[in-house]
Amino acid sequence: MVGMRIGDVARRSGVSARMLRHYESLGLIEPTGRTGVGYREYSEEDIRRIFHIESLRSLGLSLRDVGRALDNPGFAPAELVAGLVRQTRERIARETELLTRLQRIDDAEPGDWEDVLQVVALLQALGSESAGRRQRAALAAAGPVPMPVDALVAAALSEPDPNVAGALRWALAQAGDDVPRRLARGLASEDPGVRERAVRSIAGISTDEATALLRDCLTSPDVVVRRRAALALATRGAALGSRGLTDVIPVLIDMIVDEENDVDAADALSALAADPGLTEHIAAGLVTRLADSGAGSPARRRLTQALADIPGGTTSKALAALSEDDDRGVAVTATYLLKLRAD
Amino acid sequence: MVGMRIGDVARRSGVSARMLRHYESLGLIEPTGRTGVGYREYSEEDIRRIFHIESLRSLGLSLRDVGRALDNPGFAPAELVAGLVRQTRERIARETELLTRLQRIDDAEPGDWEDVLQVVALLQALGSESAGRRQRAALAAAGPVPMPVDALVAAALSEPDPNVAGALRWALAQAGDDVPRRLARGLASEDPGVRERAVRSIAGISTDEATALLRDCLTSPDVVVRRRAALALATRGAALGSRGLTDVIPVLIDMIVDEENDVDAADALSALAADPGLTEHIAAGLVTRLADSGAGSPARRRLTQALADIPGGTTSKALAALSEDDDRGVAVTATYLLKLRAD
DNA sequence: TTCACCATGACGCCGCGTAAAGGTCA
DNA sequence: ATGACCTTTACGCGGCGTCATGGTGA
Repeated sequence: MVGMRIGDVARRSGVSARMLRHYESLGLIEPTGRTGVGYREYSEEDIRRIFHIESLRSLGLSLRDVGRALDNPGFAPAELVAGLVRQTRERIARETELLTRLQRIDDAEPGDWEDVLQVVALLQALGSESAGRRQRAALAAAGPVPMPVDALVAAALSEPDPNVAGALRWALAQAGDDVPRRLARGLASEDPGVRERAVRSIAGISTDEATALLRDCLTSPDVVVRRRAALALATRGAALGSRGLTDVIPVLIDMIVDEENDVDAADALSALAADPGLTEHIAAGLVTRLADSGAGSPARRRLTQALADIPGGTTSKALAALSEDDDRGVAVTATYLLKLRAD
Repeated sequence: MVGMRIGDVARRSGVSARMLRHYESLGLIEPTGRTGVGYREYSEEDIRRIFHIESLRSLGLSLRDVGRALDNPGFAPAELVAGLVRQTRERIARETELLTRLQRIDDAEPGDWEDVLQVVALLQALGSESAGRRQRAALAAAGPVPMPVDALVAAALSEPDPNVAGALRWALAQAGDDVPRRLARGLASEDPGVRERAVRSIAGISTDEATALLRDCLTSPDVVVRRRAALALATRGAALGSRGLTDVIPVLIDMIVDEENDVDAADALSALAADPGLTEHIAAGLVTRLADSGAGSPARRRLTQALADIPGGTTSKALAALSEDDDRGVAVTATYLLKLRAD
């Protein structure tokens, strides 16, 4: 075999004849010989060189860099490769970000390009640094804009500003059906802040699905999640019935003991106590906790206060007993509350 | 404000004057007016249009597509957006693959571009469809080639062909120091095949680190992993001492009972029994298991056979008892073995 | 003669930066 | 008069495909 012509080489190497000539014009290869009439003749050595070029190109080197790499023996690869790694990472990051944006556009099911533009603007505003812009975007999202639900969910799960977060929760409450399911994924986040925002957002939705999720939250290992869920469930009592609410009561009582949103918790308990099926249960729970709390602890006074709003015999008896409590504050409070009840 | 000139617009929109003129030449915008001397004058409406163009461009639309989208009201976005999503995904996949290749090149710490070319060729061959090419690559990797250890590890963890897998394990055994640690990640894989290949590869390495990992494998929930580790540990007995080997014994006995590599397991036990600190322990283990095994089960015969190779008094006594076993096969075997021992 | 192949040279694509050569405004 | 603007026209980059025009070989 004297030498291959350019077509053979193109077929064997997968590099088009056009590119073989182009490589030559850049000085990357030079066929070993030419026939009498000027046809290029490539040797096996040339073929190897071509494969080397293709190898380096497959790493993303430009043709210029391939030339430098193959010609200068002193040209060390370490830095160039490190640079390629960095650039590739950056490209992947950019493309990934683009992909989520595109998916959210798709998610919003825009009817025309006007819709697309609105969604893009919305996404941009939701990702803005300025709380004001985020706020306006959240309010707009509650309107008749085609809405990328996932983007709203993501925003609600990561929004630090309480006002904006409120607007986002409201927007989510107006939005489609499987919002609760998407929010629920935030409950499993590693970030406690995300978990709290997830439960608060679910609490803002009043569908049965949201209620069911909140009930699941009562067994969460995250105390913040449990308590948020309990408060939310208490306010939708009517829809649940006494049976579904018994699990809420101990969580609310814990909140009073730990002085975490204790006022809200006490209000919630008093509201629940309007349900005759729960009154005695709640009163008994509070009384038990009073007995368990260490003498002189401030928790006992808060529990006593909470008891005041619970009707029924158990409460009256407990208050009577407490009016002679060792803790002076508790005794005074109980006495006072008893007097109020007598009127 | 009568109208902004191109420089103002460029500053406000972030689009260079050059591109504003380019957009115009493509028919994307047309400034509302011109001054007497021909300066472009942009209206607020024009500005909005420019932002719209930029919005669509930010999604990856070509300038041509932007034009189509903004001009034809009937041009629905759904398909185009879906296409962009697909293309973006493909690009990310390609870039990701490139990134791992680059990282592996980097990992091999090539001194010059010759090294890089060798590594590229090696990676290509390791990823080849042809088992023959993979085999040759694995053999080459054991040589003086600059080696991307991660690539070898990945190949060893996913190699279906047993011959190639063997060559890869051998190459890994010659390779750098933290190979065992990298292989160990395969132990946590979801794929049982990967787990098995991981433990077999670790078993091919005789450093202390590998031995320690194998010892951890004895408590793996994956029975295949446990057994592979036990076999491997048994053959490196000397380095471990009696204390480190006691955990191996029950695993090997299980293998005999379950007829999984039972011959290898029995050989391993007999080799271990050469250690006087283990002899009685092994014999006792086998005898206990014999007692536990249901009468007439084939496992009893295999256990009896295994017992034959264990020296010491416990074995002799056990064989004597077994020679009157209810199971005819067991009794015959035991009698025969006893006779052999007597010689 | 036909057909497959070779040669060189040139244009287009896409999204821009940059520059040249000249006019306008405060 | 200076300097900051504006105008149009054109080239270059990178990595090719493609086409035109003409010659070669079996």
